[in-house]
Amino acid sequence: MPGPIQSLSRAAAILRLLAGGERRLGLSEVATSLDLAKGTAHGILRTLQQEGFVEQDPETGKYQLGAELLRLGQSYLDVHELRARALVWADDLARASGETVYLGVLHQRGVLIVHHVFRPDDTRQVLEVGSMHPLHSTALGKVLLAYDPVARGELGEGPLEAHTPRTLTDLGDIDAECALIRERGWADAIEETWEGVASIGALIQDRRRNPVGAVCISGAVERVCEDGFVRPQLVASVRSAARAISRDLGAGRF
Amino acid sequence: MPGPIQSLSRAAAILRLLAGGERRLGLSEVATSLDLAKGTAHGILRTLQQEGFVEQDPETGKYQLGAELLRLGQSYLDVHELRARALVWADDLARASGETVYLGVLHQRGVLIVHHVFRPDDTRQVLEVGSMHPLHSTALGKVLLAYDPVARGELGEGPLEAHTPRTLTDLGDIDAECALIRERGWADAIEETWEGVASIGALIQDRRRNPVGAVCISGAVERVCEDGFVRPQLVASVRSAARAISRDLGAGRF
DNA sequence: CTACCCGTGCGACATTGTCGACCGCCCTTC
DNA sequence: GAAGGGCGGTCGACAATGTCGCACGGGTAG
Repeated sequence: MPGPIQSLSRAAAILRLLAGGERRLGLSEVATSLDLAKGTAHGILRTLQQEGFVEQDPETGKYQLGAELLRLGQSYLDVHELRARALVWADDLARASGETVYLGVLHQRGVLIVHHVFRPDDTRQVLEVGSMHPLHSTALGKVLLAYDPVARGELGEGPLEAHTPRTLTDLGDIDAECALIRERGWADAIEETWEGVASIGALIQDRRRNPVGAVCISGAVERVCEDGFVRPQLVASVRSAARAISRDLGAGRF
Repeated sequence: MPGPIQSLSRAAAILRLLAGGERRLGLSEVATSLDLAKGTAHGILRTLQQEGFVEQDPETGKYQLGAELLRLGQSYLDVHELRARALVWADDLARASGETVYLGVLHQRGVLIVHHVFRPDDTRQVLEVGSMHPLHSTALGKVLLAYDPVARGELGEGPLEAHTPRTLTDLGDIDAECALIRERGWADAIEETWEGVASIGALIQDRRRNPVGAVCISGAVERVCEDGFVRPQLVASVRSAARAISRDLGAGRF
């Protein structure tokens, strides 16, 4: 594989840097953070700015992400085949289970939420489309981990954060859990990321049986669980939805 | 202004091209569309791919936008100051008016929706955050047009599309409408973009009185209007929300 | 079976991005 | 009020870098 284009990689690094820091960053901060000459960083930022990927506060001169990214992110969703086919099934699943439904795909070292159906007749919720969830402590993540060797491999590269006392942080435990998930065909995560929240997830695969994403329901542990285990009826609903989406992906195509 | 970075501009053009076409595009299509050598386009696409901005269908080899764009777009929303401060006011406005609320900012030659509150107790709706609305035929757009000379200037560069019979397509008419909007402090658009839909919008400005965005309500013309005019009480609600957000922007700061 | 088209790798060339020093500004500090 | 430091922005020389055209291999369609 021939070398990547230097200026592009650097521009991507700048965008990620701006996305990471909560506040706006100045030119010098960007340059020193990435070990770039100020002039170089400025050239890249100027180009990113006039393309709309970056905006500059006219008063302070500091930089932040630009609106074009939002527009392109929306376009990504528009052409996302998995998401398009899953929309109706996700709605059905939310209605049948009475819980929040997430649809996620593997991205970098986490799960990127590409669709989110609010829990029916619930209080106000924030849309989480576009945000990342951890791999090792959510039902979505563990499903993908169990079926995607690449994701499992990359998991060993960094330490695992313990979000709650129930989070699995030992790689051996996770491998055992993944084996169980593959055996029974679904994953759960009970208070492993957020206290009081349990989720049930199942795999979505394309017509070649490749894992392409996962669907889950997530809700208060009192509703989702019973005697310490997730309710079988909810598991059946999630698996049925995952199968339906997989079938849908396999069938139609232009 | 020294020249922009060529490879970056080309990469941005490729991303926009991929965002525009509904379907996935092949390497050759990209190269010919942008008058690039195949090798050049391939190098850029390969870099964009390993940065996550572009994904490649492993079967057909065709390219589409990547998940990283969705993540960065979400990050854009997270740091968006106007949006953050407007969230609660938008909720209030939706509750008070009973209609859908949009929050938009100027972007390129349209209005980019950065926040969207569903109409209370309504049927299923699709979230429009990240999508673009026209400048000359929506309340949001006309407000921004009336107060932003740059936007007005760029409007004259291209033809104006008539979405309905009521769309204003003559620049003179639009200037007159803008003068009226400035005079009374709010804008409306009654079936100018979609049949049966009317909207009322007002300007949001920062502490320097610069226009930074607009807020509007949008709903069925039968509810929003009365005897062919928008209902004064709704106008008052929208203007009040816009003032509140503007005040909020002017006051606090980190 | 052949002919075409596509995505991909390679290497020479010179265009292009990079680097470091310099400028002017604003805010702080003495 | 003057001096200092930090900021964003600019400029020009150098060579590293991206670009280009071509050739390869696999897939598909006719």
